[in-house]
Amino acid sequence: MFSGDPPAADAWYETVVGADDPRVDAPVTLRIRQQPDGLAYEASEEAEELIRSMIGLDDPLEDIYAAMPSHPLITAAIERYPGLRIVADPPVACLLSFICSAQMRVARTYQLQLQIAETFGQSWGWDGVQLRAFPTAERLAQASETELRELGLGYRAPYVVDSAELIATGELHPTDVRGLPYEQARTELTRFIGVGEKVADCVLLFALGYHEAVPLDTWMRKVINSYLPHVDDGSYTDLSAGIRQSFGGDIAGYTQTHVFHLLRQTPKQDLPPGAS
DNA sequence: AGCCAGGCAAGTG
DNA sequence: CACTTGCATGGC
Repeated sequence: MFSGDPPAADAWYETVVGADDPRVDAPVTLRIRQQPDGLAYEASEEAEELIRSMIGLDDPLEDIYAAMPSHPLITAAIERYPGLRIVADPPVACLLSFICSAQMRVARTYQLQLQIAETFGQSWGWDGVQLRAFPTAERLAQASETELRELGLGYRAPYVVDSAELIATGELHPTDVRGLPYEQARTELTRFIGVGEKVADCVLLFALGYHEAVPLDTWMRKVINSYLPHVDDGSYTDLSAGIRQSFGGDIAGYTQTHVFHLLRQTPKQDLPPGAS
């Protein structure tokens, strides 16, 4: 764990899913956590279905694990994080958040989201708790680059404003790509400002249900170099196709997320030995 | 004091 | 298309 990281699975995670999310008509405030005897949640509305959808509870984990290749690193990741799911985040918040994540540490990106919500998001009170939703695209499109730089976004500030504007004007929306073939959907998402192929992969995987997506960040590139030297290292497109093949095709994103967490939370000497 | 972080846009060849 | 450079900021 790192200082500033999001709450652990056994701590309460609190959030507001806004009315700009296709799954709800009005904002739903909820908190959720893992307990020894199962999942616990409290919500401002009936939210069983929403939560199941948001945390991938109905994904067929046994089939998914069965489809993962038997590689020492993958096996170790499954044993370490059995039950880990891919979330289905609200698409707009996911897109704008991952724009902020470029060349930034996970913990700091998470803290930035809290600040963006605190500064621009709508406040929702529920059960003695006051929470702020991630702001709508309309609100962020009205923010100034300077305001966002003051939060520490650096050069990403104009990217967020410009992409929020694309959404707010109706010119382009992350959910527009639903139904497109994977690589076509990825290319389409790069029309957003500040969205390259890596961030596009994150949105496809963590918001739009493309479980074959494998975001090629610095961690996954290390994995390829250390454990999968046979994967063709050319363009992002080629490397992406190679690692998706090596990680189980349709469910490669599930493999990626298990491996990603194993790498981030395991001292190097405790990882399986590399190939080369 | 560098080096790096869930990269991207813009410019050049 | 492939490759290079500049870019904000904070933690170690």
